[in-house]
Amino acid sequence: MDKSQAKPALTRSFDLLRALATDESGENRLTDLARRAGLTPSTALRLLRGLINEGMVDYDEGRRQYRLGIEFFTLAARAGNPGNLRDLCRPVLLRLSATLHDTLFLLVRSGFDAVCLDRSEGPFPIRSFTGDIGGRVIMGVGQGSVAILAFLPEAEREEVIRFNLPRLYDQHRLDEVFIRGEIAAVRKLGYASRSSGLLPGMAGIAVPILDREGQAVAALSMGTTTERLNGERMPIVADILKREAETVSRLVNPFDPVLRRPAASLSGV
Amino acid sequence: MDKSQAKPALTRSFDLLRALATDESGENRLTDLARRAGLTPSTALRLLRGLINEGMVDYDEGRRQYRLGIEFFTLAARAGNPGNLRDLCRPVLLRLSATLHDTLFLLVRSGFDAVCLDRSEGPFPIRSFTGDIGGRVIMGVGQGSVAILAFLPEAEREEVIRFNLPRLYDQHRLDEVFIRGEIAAVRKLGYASRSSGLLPGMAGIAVPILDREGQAVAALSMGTTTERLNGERMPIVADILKREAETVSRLVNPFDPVLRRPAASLSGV
DNA sequence: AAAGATTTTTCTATTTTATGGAATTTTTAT
DNA sequence: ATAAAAATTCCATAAAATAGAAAAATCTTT
Repeated sequence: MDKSQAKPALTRSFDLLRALATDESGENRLTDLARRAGLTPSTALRLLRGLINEGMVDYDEGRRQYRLGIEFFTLAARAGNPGNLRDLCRPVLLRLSATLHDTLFLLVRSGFDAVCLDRSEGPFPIRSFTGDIGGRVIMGVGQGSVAILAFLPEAEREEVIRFNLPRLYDQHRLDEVFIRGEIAAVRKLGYASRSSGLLPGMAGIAVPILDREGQAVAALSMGTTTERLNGERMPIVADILKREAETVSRLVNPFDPVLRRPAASLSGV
Repeated sequence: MDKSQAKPALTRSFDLLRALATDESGENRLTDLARRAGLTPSTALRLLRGLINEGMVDYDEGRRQYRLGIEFFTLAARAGNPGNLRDLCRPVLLRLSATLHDTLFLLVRSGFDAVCLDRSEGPFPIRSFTGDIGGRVIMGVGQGSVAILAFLPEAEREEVIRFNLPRLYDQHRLDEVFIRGEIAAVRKLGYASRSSGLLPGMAGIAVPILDREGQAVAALSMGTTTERLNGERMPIVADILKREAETVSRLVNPFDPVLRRPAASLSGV
């Protein structure tokens, strides 16, 4: 007879933060948040005050609206994470979007999804699954996530595929044959590309960023329109992206502290 | 004899996150974090595992290093974005830095400071108080924060001035007469500018972004060198910035949900 | 402007979780 | 191989979190 609805305060606090982060209604009053996070109002209030104390949540007394605090943003933006992928890739993204005249994305894996860590806009408006920074996409959808998936260690890759197959089919009508075909193609070419993607008129090309074990930790991805990515341009862009991805790979923990050998490379793939 | 060392788990968890975010040593093993966050190893371990479950912290088993997780950055990317200001201003910043050939900043107020929400680099290297994204500056220092300060409601403005005067003097040798003079000038002109700033050789110009009550919520700021911002160019740039700021103002919650009237404007200031 | 409805906040007895130190295992350094 | 350090488990006790009731504040409607 365990009616334990008990969850540690930490979990519930992050439920609240996520409720704030994923909000699309613009309604973030106490009751809204309590409902969306599955808490009683009194519990939600106490936790929110704790979060406000930590600077993670701001409260607009006038309109009675809670929102994620600037402190949170500051903390992350200033995170002097050496080997921080986003900082390492920022100049690469800027340079590539300037020279290629297209939009560049940096994607990393997060569980069974890929998350957009950064993007740099080109002059042409595009649509993408990844969307803005922080945007998520199921691994298997879009060139970027496929590039990562293809270069995951086999056991992990299989786990991701098995978990994602139902939602890949439900949400995108992608089946196992298609996914495995894509992965095989990416592993052969060293890059992911489809001029006829799931978004009409949109095309993209992506390469993995590998860690020192040769496993994908992220992907460098370019999004553009179908007519801007013809058969002629594709291998050229692929080469440029590969080269940049290798540069980044070498910068991510340049030497393994144990093995003392340089990072893995995609050369010859 | 209250030796109460008790602190809620939430606080301690954020102590750990801050320890991770502000780390400069690159040493983030359990003991390091426990020491820096002021926790016992067993407490730190339990909390870190909770944070890992939430995706806020990643653990590299091989090297026994903790680091901030993707969820943390995902949440942070959604934070500090009142009214979607950052997203709304991103294209404006890109456009302006391209056409003006200078570096653009988006600043918002955070308590008694201003925080850099975004920036877009121009071709000329500049120095600024704001520094990088996430950087802070005392309200009253630099054109951007003064632009916000000048268009705060009077009571709030006075509160900020009173609080900040000691540190403005301690850190920057700015006294009350100077600050009040600046504010008066900004309110008269509608923009903040100093060709001879506190940073030798650096100049800047900033305009407030107003909410529907006519109160500053943010500032659009251009940073450049003294020789690039002469008396001739200044009013031109000011006009361009003002126009962009008004566009943004109108987009930030275009209609008040209660009053149903458009956002305030700086026209005629 | 008053009454009703909703939301926010306070309070508290009870349940649940968090705590740090001791003991144990694992890893690292010598 | 041995010692030292770090990571992890365990647990009795202390502390914090919980939900509900009730009060206060706020918003709605007339």
